[in-house]
Amino acid sequence: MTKKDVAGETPPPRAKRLPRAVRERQILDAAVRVFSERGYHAASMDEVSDVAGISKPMIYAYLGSKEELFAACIQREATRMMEAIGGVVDVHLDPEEQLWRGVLAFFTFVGENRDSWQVLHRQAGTQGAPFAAELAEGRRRAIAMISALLDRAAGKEGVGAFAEGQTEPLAAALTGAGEALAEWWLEHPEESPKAMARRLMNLSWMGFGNLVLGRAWHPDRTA
Amino acid sequence: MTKKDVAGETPPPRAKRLPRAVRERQILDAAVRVFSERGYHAASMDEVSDVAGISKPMIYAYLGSKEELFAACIQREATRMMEAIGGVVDVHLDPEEQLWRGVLAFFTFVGENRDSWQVLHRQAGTQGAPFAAELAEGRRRAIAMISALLDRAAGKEGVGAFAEGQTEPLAAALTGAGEALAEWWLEHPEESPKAMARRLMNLSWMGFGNLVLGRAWHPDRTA
DNA sequence: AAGTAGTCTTACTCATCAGTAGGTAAGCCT
DNA sequence: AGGCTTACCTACTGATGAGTAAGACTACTT
Repeated sequence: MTKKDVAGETPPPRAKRLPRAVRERQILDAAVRVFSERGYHAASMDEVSDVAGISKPMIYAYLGSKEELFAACIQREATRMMEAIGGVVDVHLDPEEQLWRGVLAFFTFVGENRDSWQVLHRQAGTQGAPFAAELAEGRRRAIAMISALLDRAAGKEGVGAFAEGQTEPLAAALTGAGEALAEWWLEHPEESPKAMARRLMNLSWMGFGNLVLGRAWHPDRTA
Repeated sequence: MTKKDVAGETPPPRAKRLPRAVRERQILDAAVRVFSERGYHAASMDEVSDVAGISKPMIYAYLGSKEELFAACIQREATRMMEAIGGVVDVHLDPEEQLWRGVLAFFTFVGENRDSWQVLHRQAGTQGAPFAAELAEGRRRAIAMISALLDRAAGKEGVGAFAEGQTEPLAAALTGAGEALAEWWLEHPEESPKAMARRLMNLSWMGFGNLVLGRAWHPDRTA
């Protein structure tokens, strides 16, 4: 046995004749686990069915093909995450406070849902068109959200000029930094979500803070 | 034909009886292309052999198994990239100047080697242990390099305190931001490497700049 | 009790590759 | 010329894994 058994802990209780909705949840839970562990291609439907404690044809009956199953995973997890973050952001608040809350919610979610995170971050991005599209859509929404926030921050400070068409790449960079920090976190699990969030704020906000005030960095400024 | 043909432009000239070293280069070139296009698992050795204009057994004879071939790709491209960046960084320079040069070299390399970048960034990270290790090693070196640079920057400003054990995650975040910007760049190819590099500097250095001066962001600072 | 709708299984088919066996032929030495 | 090495090929094997056919069991109707 070269491959580790993904199940192991929870030997499928093989409960009988459960309603469809319940089975679908079980299947999705299993699929997220297996996909996150093995990656899309290396994951087999047989293993998903094993972990879910159900036979393979049921998966095809309920969720369709492997592609459709994976897409369903992405969508469910992306929605869960966006809801977790969206839930704490209040448009009437200070942009800085909003960013802090969002970032904190992000790290809290990742800390509590490693598998979801793996599926979204590592797997979805690297597979063919259908998922990349699905994922890109979610990321685009996140970036748009942050980008709008930065625009508002810039506007509030009365220095909106720098921002025209510039906040989007910066928002992209910020999400990238967040993803990288989440990655780093996997190897330093002793850190709290709050500590991680603070790191990202220090990197980004103190940087953005200066940009917002019109203090930009440029090449030939060097001493 | 559902799959796009990865070759297409360059119909393999089928030159005959070339020396081994040349063939190996051709095979690696083809492999990088196919892996970057399809991803590790979806790429088939048959397609690599097609694109390389050589038969499959030659690949096995020269480069070994599929895993070994992929590992060889990663190593070659990672080395090329590290050399491109390392070549412009001079330890005697100002940290800020060093960072600027490194960042610029990074975007220049990515701009000129999209395929290499795809293989390194998207594919290598998501496959099993052997490659993740190979890749993590490269990334670790990059992060260590940046981390050391930040330490020096902090020391130079006489505010080394904040930096103890703190620069590594920040360096990780910086590389993540760089990767995300490179990704964003793929959809906005009209941007110059210099413009991309400046974006990253604005985000990171202006942020780091404050940190270095002991001006850190913290949660309950909010207005 | 008999129909029927929904749950669930075993046991296949069939395509796709990784990897190889066993060979041909071209250049390069004497 | 004849041998020897290296480049190169066609044509297989064997495993894995997506997807399905065909039916069995259960429980809820009427």
